[in-house]
Amino acid sequence: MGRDEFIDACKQVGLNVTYQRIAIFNKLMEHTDHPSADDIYKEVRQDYPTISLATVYKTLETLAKHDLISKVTYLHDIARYDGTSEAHHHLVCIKCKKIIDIDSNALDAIGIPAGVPGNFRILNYRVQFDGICESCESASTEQE
Amino acid sequence: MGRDEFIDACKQVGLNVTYQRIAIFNKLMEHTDHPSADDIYKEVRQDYPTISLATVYKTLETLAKHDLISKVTYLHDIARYDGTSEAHHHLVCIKCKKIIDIDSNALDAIGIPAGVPGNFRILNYRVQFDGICESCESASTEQE
DNA sequence: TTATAATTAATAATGATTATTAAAAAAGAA
DNA sequence: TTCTTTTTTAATAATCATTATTAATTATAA
Repeated sequence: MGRDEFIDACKQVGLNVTYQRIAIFNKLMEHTDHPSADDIYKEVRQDYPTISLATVYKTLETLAKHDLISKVTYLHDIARYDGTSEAHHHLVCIKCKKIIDIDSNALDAIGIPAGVPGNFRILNYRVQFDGICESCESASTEQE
Repeated sequence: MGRDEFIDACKQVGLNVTYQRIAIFNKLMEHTDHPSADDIYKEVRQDYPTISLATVYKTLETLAKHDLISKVTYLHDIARYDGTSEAHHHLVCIKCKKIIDIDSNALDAIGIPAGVPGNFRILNYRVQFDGICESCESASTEQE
């Protein structure tokens, strides 16, 4: 998404188009390496020295909430442990952050596809399915 | 892994077998929902009121380091953002935590396999490949 | 313009995690 | 066993990412 598209997208979701939002979005788009809020802050501050780190955090979360960008590590707030050390696959509820194991031969058989750089030694992989669990689903339909 | 296997495994990796380690491991194994350190702490404290939260953290990290258990959310320390909101796949360096996008039609075509509970509304999925990137690889071979 | 709502900047507060350190427990040697 | 050394634990302080607060600023609507 380019700058103009971003501006349109902000308007569509009802966000005011501010200099800060554009600057933060632009810096994020310049990256291919999935930066942290602090990374973005340090860069944006070059052009805009009075911006606050809290603004960067808030803006990134706001943009993610409206699906203009995304958070790669949305389960990052608390460390979660697993009794087994073997790589396997998970179902994650995006509402309550419940994590459920998936046992699937089909997923174990994926292997390493084309499109994966060769200069990277891959140790294992895991598939994460994001969705809404039964109890969160029924909790939300009760509201209607 | 059961209790006895755990004790053997500790010995194999050179960790002393302590009451605390057994208690923490047992509680973790009772869970299917991938608890946090604090969850484990609250439960272990029922049986062992003098245990410290820091001990639980340290023990979980120690066990994970020796591959007796694992951390589901090992990228959890800092939130990382992505300029696009479309689900896609990633390569993650387990050393420097670099995240690289993978564009793969094969991965996009996986779909939802058998083994995934039906009472869960899946919104999307992503495959994460864990490994060692080129620069971390060459940095470690320099040591030899 | 004027009023109202949204956003920002600065800073304080929170909360998860880690570091520190002294005491306790375990392991090894005599 | 007893002494010595190393590892582990408990308690607590410190750190650091993130969020909340609040007053000032900016944008929008009337």
